[in-house]
Amino acid sequence: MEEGLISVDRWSEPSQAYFLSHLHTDHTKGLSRRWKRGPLFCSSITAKLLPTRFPGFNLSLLRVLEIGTPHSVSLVSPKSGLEITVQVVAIDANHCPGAVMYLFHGEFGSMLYTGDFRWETTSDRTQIAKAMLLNALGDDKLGMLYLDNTYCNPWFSFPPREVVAQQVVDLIASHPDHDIVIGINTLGKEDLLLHISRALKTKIWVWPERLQTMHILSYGDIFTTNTSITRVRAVPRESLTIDNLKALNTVRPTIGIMPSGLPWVRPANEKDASHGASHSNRHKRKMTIGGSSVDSSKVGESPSSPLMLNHHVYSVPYSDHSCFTEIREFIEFIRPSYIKGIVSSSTWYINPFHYFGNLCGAHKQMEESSKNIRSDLAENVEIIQTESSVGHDKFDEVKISTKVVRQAARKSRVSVVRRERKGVRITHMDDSSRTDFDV
DNA sequence: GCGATCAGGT
DNA sequence: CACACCTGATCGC
Repeated sequence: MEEGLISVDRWSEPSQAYFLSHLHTDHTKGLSRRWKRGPLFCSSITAKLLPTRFPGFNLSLLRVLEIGTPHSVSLVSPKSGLEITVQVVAIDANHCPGAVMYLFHGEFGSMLYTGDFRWETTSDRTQIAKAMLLNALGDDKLGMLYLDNTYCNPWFSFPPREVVAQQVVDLIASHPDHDIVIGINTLGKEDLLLHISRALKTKIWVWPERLQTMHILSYGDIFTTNTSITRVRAVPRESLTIDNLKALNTVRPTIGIMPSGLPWVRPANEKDASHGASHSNRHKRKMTIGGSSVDSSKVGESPSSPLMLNHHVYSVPYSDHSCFTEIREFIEFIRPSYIKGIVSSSTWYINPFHYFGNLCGAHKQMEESSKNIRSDLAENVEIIQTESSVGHDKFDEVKISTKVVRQAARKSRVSVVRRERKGVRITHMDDSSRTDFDV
């Protein structure tokens, strides 16, 4: 078996050093409590949280990287047997607690793996990350950028999380007699809950395992597992179903709030905004103004109004991934030679190079390898988008695009990979012109 | 019985 | 759709 050098968010093949960007399960597939393949580098918060996910994990394998501080890792070239040094810097990814990007320098040049990240230029944390990236890059030009391209499509547009957090506060305040349930995952959205807690001067209920996580993050006194002292509860997102909300409402008036970037697909063209929204019969849009709720299609589009999914559940565009314009700003700042998306399981995957190739140094780059059918699909999706750019509902476009994706998949005898592994692995670098980056 | 992987669900 | 999960079946050890 081929010996690898370093792996990022990849755990199934041998390497000499392993890097974990954050503790969401789609980045830890293959990692287990019995891990013994090699040293695992991560941020200090991730290191503190890791034993809760993997009890009994061999802590002597953990290597904590301080944010912004360069660290040298000595490795042995699998081919030549010579010692080689790789420099790595962890940078705050502003995604979930402990999440970092990794910037590597080596004989292969430089590469940046963003993990999942949010690039809110209005946020202090992003400004600090920006300064650290500049500092770590020095005069070097970035070679390969492995990018969180989750929302790398102009359809995706949402405001900074601070803005949305205040909307959630307003939404809760406009329902003074309601219980509130907010759908969250095992890690992430803590800042939203802290904002709510501060603004409304209330503790927030979480389930017991989540309270343990909050304690590790030093938020212990804001959260509780006692239902009787607060009307605001954060619950596992999968439990926030219409049926559950109906059941809860037989006991006490309750609204659900779903923080997510996902339903917030918007036309790239602002002129189409109200058109697209009013044509959508899948969702009703509501805005709360002074405590009374009005249909926003009558008062014009706010780019950030809570979206009413049904009688009891609101969706708010609180996203831990960068939206399209933020991705663009990030790439304009970083100016890499090459880009590859690390999220490719999505049926609406678009090769980031499609939109941002002109911002890259190496112009004729990488047409994605033909074995990756999703890059072909991206082309199809784009064609549909331009063909139907006049007078069509964007939600229909999404459906058509998906259909095209499926058809293309069927035609090409290649099955669409449902579970796409994330992460990258560098297999060798003795010859810098032929370094293999395995995505 | 455990881990890894996969199919299927929200 | 699938953000980031979860459950349950199957296979190999």
